[in-house]
Order: sequence, then C-alpha cells, then structure tokens
Amino acid sequence: MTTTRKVTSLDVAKRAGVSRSAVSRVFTPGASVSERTASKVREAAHALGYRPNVLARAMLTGKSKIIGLVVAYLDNHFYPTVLELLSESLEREGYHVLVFMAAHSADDVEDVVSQILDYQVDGLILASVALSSDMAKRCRASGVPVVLFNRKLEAEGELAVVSDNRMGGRLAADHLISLGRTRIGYIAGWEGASTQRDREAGFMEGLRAAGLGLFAREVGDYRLPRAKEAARRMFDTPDRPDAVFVANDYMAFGVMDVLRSELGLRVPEDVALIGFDDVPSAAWPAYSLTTIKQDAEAMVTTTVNALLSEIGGTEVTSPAPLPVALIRRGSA
Amino acid sequence: MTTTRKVTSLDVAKRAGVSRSAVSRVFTPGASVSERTASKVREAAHALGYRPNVLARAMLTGKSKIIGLVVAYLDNHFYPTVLELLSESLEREGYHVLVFMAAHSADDVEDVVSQILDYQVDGLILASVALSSDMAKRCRASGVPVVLFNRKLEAEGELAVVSDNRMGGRLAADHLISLGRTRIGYIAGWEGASTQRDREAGFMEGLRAAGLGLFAREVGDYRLPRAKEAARRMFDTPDRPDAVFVANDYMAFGVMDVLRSELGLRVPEDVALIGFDDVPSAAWPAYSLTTIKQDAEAMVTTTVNALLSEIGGTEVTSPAPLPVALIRRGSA
DNA sequence: CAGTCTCCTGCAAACGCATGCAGTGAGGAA
DNA sequence: TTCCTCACTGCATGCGTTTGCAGGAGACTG
Repeated sequence: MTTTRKVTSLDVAKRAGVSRSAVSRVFTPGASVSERTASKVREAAHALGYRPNVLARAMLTGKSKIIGLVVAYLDNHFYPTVLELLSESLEREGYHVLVFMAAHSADDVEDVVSQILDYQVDGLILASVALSSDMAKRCRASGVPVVLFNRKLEAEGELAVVSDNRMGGRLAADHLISLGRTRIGYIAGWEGASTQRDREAGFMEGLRAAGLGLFAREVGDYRLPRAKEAARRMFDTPDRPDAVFVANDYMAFGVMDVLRSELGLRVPEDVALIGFDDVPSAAWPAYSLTTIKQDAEAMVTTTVNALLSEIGGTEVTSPAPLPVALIRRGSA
Repeated sequence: MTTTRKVTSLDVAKRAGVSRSAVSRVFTPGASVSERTASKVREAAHALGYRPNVLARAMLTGKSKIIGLVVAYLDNHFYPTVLELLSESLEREGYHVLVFMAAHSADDVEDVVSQILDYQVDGLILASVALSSDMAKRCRASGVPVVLFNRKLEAEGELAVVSDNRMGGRLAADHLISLGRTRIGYIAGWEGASTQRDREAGFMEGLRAAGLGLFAREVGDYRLPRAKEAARRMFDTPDRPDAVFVANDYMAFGVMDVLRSELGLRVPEDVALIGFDDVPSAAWPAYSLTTIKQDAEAMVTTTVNALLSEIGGTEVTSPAPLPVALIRRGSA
C-alpha cells in the first residue's frame, strides 16, 4: 500500500514558490490575490492533487458546512424522498448531510443529538422525531440552530416546519362526508406526534361540522404491523365502518391490504379509504390511494431557507403551516 | 441570542484543577489516568456540558470517524433500507455517515467523491454508482478505503460487495421454465451496471440450459417510467411473452401496473412476473411479487466488516458474492 | 534507608488551515 | 521628484485536540 502522504497547503506553497497564506487565499473566495500567483497556485494545486482540508478550515472558522439530520422511519417512503430533496438542496448551498438514525425513544434522541453536536454541525434538522426542551436548550447553548421537520413542539418556541395537518384532516373528513359515508373510522398515528394530533383534530372538526361522530378509532402508531392489527380490529366485525381515514399513507397501504386481501372487502365500494402524505407509491394503480398531499418539496425548501437564515444570524420564526391538498384517486 | 461561548477542554481543566492533557486522557479510552482525577474531570465536564470536539481530534489523529456514502436512487426502496442498516451498523462502531447524492453521470460521481475526500472521511461506500478507475486511484492515494456496494468494477481490483446476481438470474429463469412458460422476456436495468449484466447473463444461461432463447428484451434503466414504457412496448401486441423477468423489484412494480391496469392482463395467469431484490413492498398483497431476494442485512454486514478491516490496515479482498434466494409469491 | 519501578501528570509540539497586521512594491498625483 | 494610495504578500498566531517525553511521587524491594 503506497500510502501517499497527505498533501497540504505548504506543499502547494513550496511548489508554487509562495507562502501558505497565498494558497489559502486562492481557495478563499473574496480574498485578495493577484491573478498571477493565483494561477501559479492553481496549477501547483492541480498537479499535486491538493484540496483544502474542510475539517481544518472548520476549526478555524467555526463553520463545518455540515448539517446533522436525525431521522427515524426510513421505511415510510415519505422520508427517503425528503432525505433526497434535503440533501440535494443543501449540497447546492455547499453543505452536506450527516445522517443519524434514532430509535423512537426520547432517550435515544437525546443521545443522538449529543453525538451530532460533537461534530460541530452548523445546523440540525430533526425529522420524524421530537426534541426534549432540555435538549433544545443545549443546542441553543452550543449556538446550533435546529429546525423540526414535520413535527412541532407545543411548549417551546422551537423552529418547526409543518404542513397544515389540521386542514388536511378537515379535507379528509369533508371528502368522506361528501361521498355520503356516515360510519366513519380513524386509524391514528403515534400519539406522541403533533402530526397525529393535528390531523385527528381537523378530522374530528369536519365530522362535527356535519353532525357526525367518530364511528370507530384505533391506533396504528405509524407502524405497518400495528396498523394492520388496527384494521383487523376495526373491520373484522359485521358492524364495521364504511369509510376510514388513516393518519398516513404508509399505514394506509397496510390497511388496504387487510381490507382487500384478508377480509375480502372492496375499496372503495365497501369502505372508502383515505391516507395522508401522498408518497409516490400512493399513485401506483395497485393502490390508487386517495390522500392528502404534503408538498415535500415546499417543506424542504422552507426548512432549508429557515435553517440557513438562522445560521446566517437572522432570527427567524416558524413559518406558517404549508398548504395541503386532497388528491382524489380510486380509494375514495 | 445568548451565544454561550464554546466550552473547551481548557475550561474543564481549570475547573477540575488539572491540565488539558488530563482531561484529554479521561476521554481517551485506554489512557493512563488515576481514578481520582478522572472523576474530578468527569464531574467538571458534566457541570460545564463539555464534550470533546470531534473535528479537532480528527485533525490530530487523522481519523474523522465519518464514512462517506454516495447514493443515487433513493426512490428504489432497496436503498433506503440499506441506508438505514448501514447507518445503524456504523453507529454501533462509533462511525457516522455523511450522505452524498449523486446524479447518475460519471462526471457527477467524480465531483461528489472529490467533495467527500475534502471531509477527510475514513472510508467511502459507493452504492448504486460506479467509480472511474482514475477516481479510485485518487482515493487510494488519499489513503481512503472504498468499497462498492451492489456494484462491481470489472477492470480494477476494487473492493466490492455484491450478491450472486448471476445465480439470481439463473434462479429466475429456472423458475419460469419450471412453470412451463416458453415465451420469456427480459426487462433490463441500466446497462452500465454490473448487476444488470450479471443478472441477465445468469438468466440467459438458464434459458439456454432449457434450450430456449429470449422471446423479447427491453431496457428499463432501473427507472420507473422507462420500465413502464418498456413494458408497453413488450406487451402491447398480440404476440406477447407469457413470462417476464424484470431486473429489479422497483421496475417490476411498474411493469405489473402496466400489465394489469393498462393492458388488462392477468398476473400470473397471462404473464408470470418475477423481480429482483425482495424489497419490503414486494411482500405486500397488492403486488405479491415473486422475486429473487438479496440479503440486504448480510450485504451491509459484509460491507461494514470489509471497510473497517481496511481502515484498520488489514489488506482485504472482495468477499464472495452473497447468496440469493427465490421467494415464491403470487406473481409467478 | 536507599534504590528501583510503576503510575500518573504536565509541558509543549504538532495537525492543516485562515486571518490581522505590517511590510513591499508599483503606480498615480502633485 | 516626492508622497500617497492601493493591491498584494508573508509572518505569526490561534482553532481544540492528542501524545511523546520527562519529571515527580509513592510503593515496593532488599
């Protein structure tokens, strides 16, 4: 193994016949260098294969150009999409994404956030995961801006980017009601999540507005197996709902599978089904899932803007909830 | 904004009445410290909220404890799964994952790899993406071990972890033949990928062994829209195949959608369909896709082991292709 | 009690870079 | 010519750690 020694700015400096400062300035946009030395340096750098060491620069400037991302559920296809968008968007701004997987326990999140802070990240995005207010404090103490993605914290004034989940729930209710359904059920997500609470609240509001009550309720915790169990409990009985709103698409797929494959029910004839998120596979004909669309792109753009502003020193407040839309497909 | 100043090892040292070296040693496993000072330091550190700066440590030791991951297709559900496994597995070893999205062009990969190297990563995993041998050389020059995940490079002796794609293709062929199908088609992935080539080679081998030729061939490039177009070209004709092997599950879903929803064909009665990967949704009843299972967990474990060995200085050679298995479901 | 060993500790030098400061030279104005 | 300005450059310092080295203090042996 010909472990070639690492090539530093000094090597380039020597080869170009200038000082280390000069080569540093060549790689620092906006610094004062003559075109003559710049080209000498560039040539030497290229010949030696030199590129500035981001870590060393980070130490000095205090800016690591890396953003920490905590994420929990990658099996819910919404999050891979978001990750992809986020990463592309941040790369465009010269940042990169350090990914941390969190189990769902608060302890774990705590632990993970500590680890992230060790990397001197310039910012922190928490997706699908909440943050203890204690932890939030520690982040602020480290001067690391954090934004919650698709989750909000009631108590604190934490920066959060969310869709209008309440309106989404309302749209779902209105749609099912407009279809003439009356025995309407709800399969909830994880009760600790603000998305779950808001979607349910909006949904209930819609039912109430039509003078209806909830016919049945189960909780699926945003997990596939739990959602399927929930569906069985709710529908494997003669006195079953004729419509159901499921708190996200991922669970809705499982519910639809149970309805059609296990219980032999027809969707939407026997039961109308509506999900939330509009993940790509919701559009696939095998499911053709009617759903409430969250605009992932807008959410990501908003998140990145907010985060970068905050990093730039601008005090920023949580943006308004982003609009959602009913996407009518075959299932309702 | 009460931008609390960053707390350094010196602060801790002063508070604990010791030197910086002492606190450093407390946080360096295996260093020589008395229990007495260790506890003093730990207490001071806790009180001040001190944690060692990973970046500073990285500069000195040359080990950043971060692994670069380049990935291209996150819409193919195989890769989110892998990312999750990879990240968890590496976190367990004290590493973290810096994610880079690559477009599919070689230029872009080149560019992305350069960026990664700037971060002084300890290792590099390239998933779903190939590497020019020139780039490989540069990595080796930087002393950064790289392993290709689910892709191999014919030319170079690059470390690569792959399944036995050839055997997978063979299994697919054998199975379709055992079903009595004779007009058998193939929808290829991106022709630049070794997975595509190997799967097709194994498949052809199976057909030949049964004295059959390929009835039809189209290419889907591992992209959903292209796969659907390919399916239309292949099946929207009276003289159509009675079975088709699709180079991965992601495309197979699209193909099945076209067959059933657009062309009104029955699967498997009219056409038997078999995919590759065994992504989680292949098991969902709406598709119930017969497929060749790649053992993602084993692939990840193997990858991590190889990478860590290489980082540890052990020269390592590409492991043998990992076993695959036919998963019989409803589609064939 | 002297000598030796062991264990622990602090000093200082790195790691690779950015940046304030002072100094150089060239060019322009008077 | 002289003085000032301005664009450029190098020196030296510092970012927050780790670590080789040498010194100090006990502990142990004889």
